[in-house]
Amino acid sequence: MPELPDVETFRRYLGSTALHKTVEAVLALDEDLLEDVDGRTARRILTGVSLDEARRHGKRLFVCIGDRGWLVLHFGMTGELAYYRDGEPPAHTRLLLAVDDGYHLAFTNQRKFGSVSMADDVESYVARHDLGPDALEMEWPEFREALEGRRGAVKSTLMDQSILAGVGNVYADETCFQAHVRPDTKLRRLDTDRRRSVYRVMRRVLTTAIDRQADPDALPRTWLIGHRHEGDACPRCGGSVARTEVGGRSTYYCPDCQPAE
DNA sequence: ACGGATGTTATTAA
DNA sequence: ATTAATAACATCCG
Repeated sequence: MPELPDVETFRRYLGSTALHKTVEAVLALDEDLLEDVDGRTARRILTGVSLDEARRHGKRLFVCIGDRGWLVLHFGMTGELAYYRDGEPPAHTRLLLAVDDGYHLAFTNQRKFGSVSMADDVESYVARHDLGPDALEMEWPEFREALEGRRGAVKSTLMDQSILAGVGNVYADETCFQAHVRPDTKLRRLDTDRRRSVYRVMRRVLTTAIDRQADPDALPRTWLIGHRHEGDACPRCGGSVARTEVGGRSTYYCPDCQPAE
């Protein structure tokens, strides 16, 4: 689930909940997900901090903790945030912060593909993890240059976090669908106009998804999302959705709306 | 019961 | 040297 629009939704959620609160205690910390620091250090760093600012780069959420740097949350395939007052923590809570209004902020991660880490600043984290520019921060010329010389499939390139950060499997398929490009099309087969079309569609897909809070039920019915099953009716032409693999990932597309090059 | 699953990364291949 | 493809990671769901 958590691709750029989902993480942006988490960022805004954090902004209306725990942001500007003070962490009174770290109630749980799953060290399996911790990177860069050990558990004892992380607890010490986080206790007593105020959550000053929330930023996003690609699929990562950065929370500024004053002069102690940044808390970095990576959601992996199954991460979520939950803010609640009473009761048990949600299932698979990996980090649980008690804040000074009596609420709790839980970071859950069912499949442990996510991570919790600390960074001195956003830029150093981004560099250390070899992340490209955020997909929504890229202007067309930067996007065009980033794709220059690429030979792989258009979908694989969109998903390559070192080229641009934020697009995952689902939104890569959605972008290809709305751009009428088959996901396995080699980039060298796309001229500048087609690349610009992919760029514009990608932006529209991501911003629209953010507007709908990345809620699959709130996304337009004309989108491929919600029809990610072989044989589903294409929401555009009524044809049959096909499944294949591109770069080892499940890929859905409409053979009629996305003709082979 | 087994195959898949929206993530990244290390390794291998080209 | 770059770039691309593959396997592996942990766990749950259908």
